[in-house]
Amino acid sequence: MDNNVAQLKDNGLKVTGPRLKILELFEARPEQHLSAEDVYRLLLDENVEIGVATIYRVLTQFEQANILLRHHFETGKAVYELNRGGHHDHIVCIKCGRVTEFCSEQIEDLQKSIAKENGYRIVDHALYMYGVCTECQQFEQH
Amino acid sequence: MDNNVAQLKDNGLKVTGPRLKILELFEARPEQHLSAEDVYRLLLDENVEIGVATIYRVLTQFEQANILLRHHFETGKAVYELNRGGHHDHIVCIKCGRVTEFCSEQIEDLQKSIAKENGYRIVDHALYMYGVCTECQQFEQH
DNA sequence: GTCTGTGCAAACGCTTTGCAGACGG
DNA sequence: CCGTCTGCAAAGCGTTTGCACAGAC
Repeated sequence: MDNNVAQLKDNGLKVTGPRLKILELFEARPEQHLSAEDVYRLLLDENVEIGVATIYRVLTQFEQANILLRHHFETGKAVYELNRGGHHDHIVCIKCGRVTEFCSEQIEDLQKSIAKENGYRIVDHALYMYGVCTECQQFEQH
Repeated sequence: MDNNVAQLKDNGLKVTGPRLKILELFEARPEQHLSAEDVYRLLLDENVEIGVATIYRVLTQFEQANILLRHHFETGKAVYELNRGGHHDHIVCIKCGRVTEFCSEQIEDLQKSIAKENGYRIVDHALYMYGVCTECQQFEQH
């Protein structure tokens, strides 16, 4: 847990209650993708009230420090996840919101060569698929 | 041009000035990606003033009618492009905003099999790459 | 003690909506 | 003429910001 303290200090961030709480929140759910509102609510559940402004500020700082990754799914709101190294892409269930991660070296390589062909130096990329997961398909009418 | 009239009628939309103007605007720039604000400004340049509310409504209707495609690049604002059939993906220049389109059957196929492996029925997908285009690279300092 | 971090509320940018009047079929 | 479409302004939503106070070091 002191790891977290070091991670903050390394990034020139003072070690404060809100920052630790938010960091712990993400580490407790390493696979989850949380919006600012999700963070606010989850902290409330633990009887920790942190102003939304602070949450937005901390999330932005964590993204800049590469502690978190930010995504914009088509929902209109930004979601964050813990940066566990290793790039991956996402499949989002449009019914239940479940997010499945995957990584395809082949796709990555194809992307690189396409970018090269078009003369771009790529700094970032995002591949999102939207669909219905196994579970939700069972509740669909035919 | 009467094609446009038919296209509107086919979708149960009355043929009105604003709708025709907006449709013509996109057809005059078939490769361009325009935000609601872009549409507003471009029409103003032609001395056509259409309220922003109407623009948003028309763009939404056109998207539902499959006349336009909507994208959310990381800029925070939605952009629309003419639906010319044939799926393609995008590379966006983070310096100048230029959008380059590409299509890779191989990537599409890989996506399909990944979705299948994970039990998803895919309804949509988006692949965006962000980088610096050839031209903008020339103005970078080393 | 100094300088950064926080909370609040107000402002923000993009988008949507309610309503009264205009217009297409 | 009826039903849809439009413009305006107000509201909506997620996010950002200004400011005074609190807290880390």
